[in-house]
Amino acid sequence: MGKLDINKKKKRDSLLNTAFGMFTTKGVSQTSISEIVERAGVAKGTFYLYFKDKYDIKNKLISHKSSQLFKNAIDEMHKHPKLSFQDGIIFIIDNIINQLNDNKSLLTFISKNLSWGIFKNALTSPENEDDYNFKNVYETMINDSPKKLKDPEIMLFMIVELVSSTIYSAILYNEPVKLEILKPYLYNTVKTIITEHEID
Amino acid sequence: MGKLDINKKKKRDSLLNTAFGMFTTKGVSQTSISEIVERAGVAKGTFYLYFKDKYDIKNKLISHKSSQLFKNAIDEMHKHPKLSFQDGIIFIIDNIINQLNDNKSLLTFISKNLSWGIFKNALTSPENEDDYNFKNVYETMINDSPKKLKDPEIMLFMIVELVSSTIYSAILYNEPVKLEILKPYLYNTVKTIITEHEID
Amino acid sequence: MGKLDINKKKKRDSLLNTAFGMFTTKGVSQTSISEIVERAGVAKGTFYLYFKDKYDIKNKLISHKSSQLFKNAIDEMHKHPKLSFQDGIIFIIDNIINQLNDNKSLLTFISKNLSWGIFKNALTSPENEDDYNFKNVYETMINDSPKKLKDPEIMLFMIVELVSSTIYSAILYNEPVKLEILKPYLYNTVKTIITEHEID
Amino acid sequence: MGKLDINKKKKRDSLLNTAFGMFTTKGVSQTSISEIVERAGVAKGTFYLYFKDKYDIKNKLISHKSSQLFKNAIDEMHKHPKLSFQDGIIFIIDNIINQLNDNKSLLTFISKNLSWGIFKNALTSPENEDDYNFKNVYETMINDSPKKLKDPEIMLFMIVELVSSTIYSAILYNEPVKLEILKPYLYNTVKTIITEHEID
DNA sequence: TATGAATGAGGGTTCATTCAT
DNA sequence: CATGAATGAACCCTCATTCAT
Repeated sequence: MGKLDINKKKKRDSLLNTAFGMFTTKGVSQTSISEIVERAGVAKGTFYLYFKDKYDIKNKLISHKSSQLFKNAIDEMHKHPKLSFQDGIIFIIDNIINQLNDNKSLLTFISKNLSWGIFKNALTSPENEDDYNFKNVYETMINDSPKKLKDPEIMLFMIVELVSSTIYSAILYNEPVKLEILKPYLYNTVKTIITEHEID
Repeated sequence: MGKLDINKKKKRDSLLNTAFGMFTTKGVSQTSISEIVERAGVAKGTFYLYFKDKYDIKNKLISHKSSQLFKNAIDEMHKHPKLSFQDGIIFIIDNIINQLNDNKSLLTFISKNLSWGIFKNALTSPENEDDYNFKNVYETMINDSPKKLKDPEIMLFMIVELVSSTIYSAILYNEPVKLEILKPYLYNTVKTIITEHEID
Repeated sequence: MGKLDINKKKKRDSLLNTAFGMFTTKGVSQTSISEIVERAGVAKGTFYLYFKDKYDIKNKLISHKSSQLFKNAIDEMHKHPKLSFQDGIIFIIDNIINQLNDNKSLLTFISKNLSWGIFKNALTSPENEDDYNFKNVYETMINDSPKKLKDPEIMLFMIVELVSSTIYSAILYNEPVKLEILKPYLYNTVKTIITEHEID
Repeated sequence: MGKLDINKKKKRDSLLNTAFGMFTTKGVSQTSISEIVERAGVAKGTFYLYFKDKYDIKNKLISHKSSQLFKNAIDEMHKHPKLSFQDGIIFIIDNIINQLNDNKSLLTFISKNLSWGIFKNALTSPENEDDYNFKNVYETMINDSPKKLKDPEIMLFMIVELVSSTIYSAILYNEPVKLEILKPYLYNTVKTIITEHEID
């Protein structure tokens, strides 16, 4: 990679990082491109060399950040082989929840902007070369399990939606209860959902 | 109510109705106050006599509209006495889901702007005199049931979050499956959540 | 006219006058709305209360200014009754040429932006109440003349185009000769054009 | 011409051709240098190696294209020797009008950007080696004619201005009449102008 | 000669809010 | 109470031009 390419990546990264910082602090709609470039220390025109508009950079961030959450969780899970399918799922969920609990601004950003569509896309067609294809991991986990599953996609969908919408309120506002209290209820429910989808 | 008061209410209602129409059609951020007042047929300044800003009118609409969803559902439920607690909850959920399925723009509007905080507030401190206090209804249902519940608020929270986040994607995008297919899975899960919270 | 209406007219007129000054000095494309409002002493938003964009104000100015040229010329002509048709036309042309010779910036502005379409429209559908309908004047002149004309519109078109395109260069650049030298040739040619269109 | 020189000429020609295409299609002010270089397949900086700015390339195009119009007309005229002076002028005019009628975008481009100054310059100091010096041709025509002319430059000026301004409107908008109807009137007037300038 | 990433001034336009009427 | 003309900050985006490579 030449000196020029390195410089290009620097600018682009600076914009991404700055935008992420502002999106998580002030929200997407309250963040202007003017402010992003100012804080990133690049000229206004430079923004448009790399991104089409604010929503382009937002989507690229969402995809990348949620991919990374899963990547971290899966990397960690692989250090504990021999987990059952159910325990594997719970492990991943717990790991991601903990990451988000430690990074509340990331939680806000993702919750407010994630839809099942973007999410699925992010996990199956990672943009960045070091992102994972979670779908493959999920399928491997299912195949490695002795028990078979009915409608694994619906199951995943219900789990993802249940988890993401409940933890948002618990982590950020301790509503209706704080996270540590919610967790056992939540994992219990997740396990029930999985059990229901298992074919004997 | 004097003639003047009636006229006042007229302007305010006109603003509310117009704003609701535009919020559901074009989204909140794409709707300007200028456009609301123009279509409502009142002067710009008049808006500020009744609402602080765009977000004030938005929140008032959210509260009112979600209260009405529950009111409709509960009114309908009362026509079927003798429902068990579990069946009552499912009845309400199903009724609300059907209302939203018939009114997709309302679904979009509410989903994009509802938080557990606003929601709880809307159901316990109804703004409008003909809105209900759902909390009372819920407690009555619990008390009327022979079985006792552990942590009914957490349970309600989990149910509300699960339902609201899953149906959004199913109704609007048929993702991961369309509503009719999702429903049995969803109601099954809801029943499991309730069962888990029952004290023997 | 109320105080408010007077104030409104003041703002609008201020914008028109300022824009005219800048269009004639720097040309339309080199003039920005930002600069117009700044010099007119009004806020940027005010511009958009009265005009759609720069081309809206430009066309309104062109129409009005060319109407006024004709109005002045015709008013002056009416002080000399008994002129023959040919002499009347020459009188009007000469008067307008002199007005433009005295106001070179107006000449530049009109020449660069006038098309036969806009011109015809300006003279037949005056925007301003004190502008004239030149078409009526022209027809009256024709009817009052003992000689009849073949294709009076084509004739007028040729005269207008010949005169307007030649004087531009003569007045502003003395090219190919200065105005006073061009005039006799020009009027001679105009008279010939008229003569050619007369029916014996 | 070396290989390098040929390559140089290629880039320059590519820029000229692309610019011409865009100027005639979208107009000068709507065409950006960025777009020209992109379509021409050269780098941004390269543009500035050959042209000062957009107006430089525009003027060079105007000169060249109007020279070519005359060159074509004169070449064609030379195939018909023995034409009288008057008929020769009419022949050239008619030929150029027909070229422009067949190429309306060229007409628009030239009309909107031609001034007598640029025009005279283009015809007397051709930039390109294969362009003509029309002035010489004109003078030869005059000298070959038995009749002598008074003020031939003014005469030419009047003819050029009359023709160019009238055909623009007739060809593009059929205003006030379409070209074929205008032609006889126009050529009649041109002949009258010439006759008037002849010295008996 | 040739490149094209970077610049940043400047463009047009919108709109929440105010306040004299 | 009601009006709506006026404001002007802030927005997004374009583009001619430069300069290190």
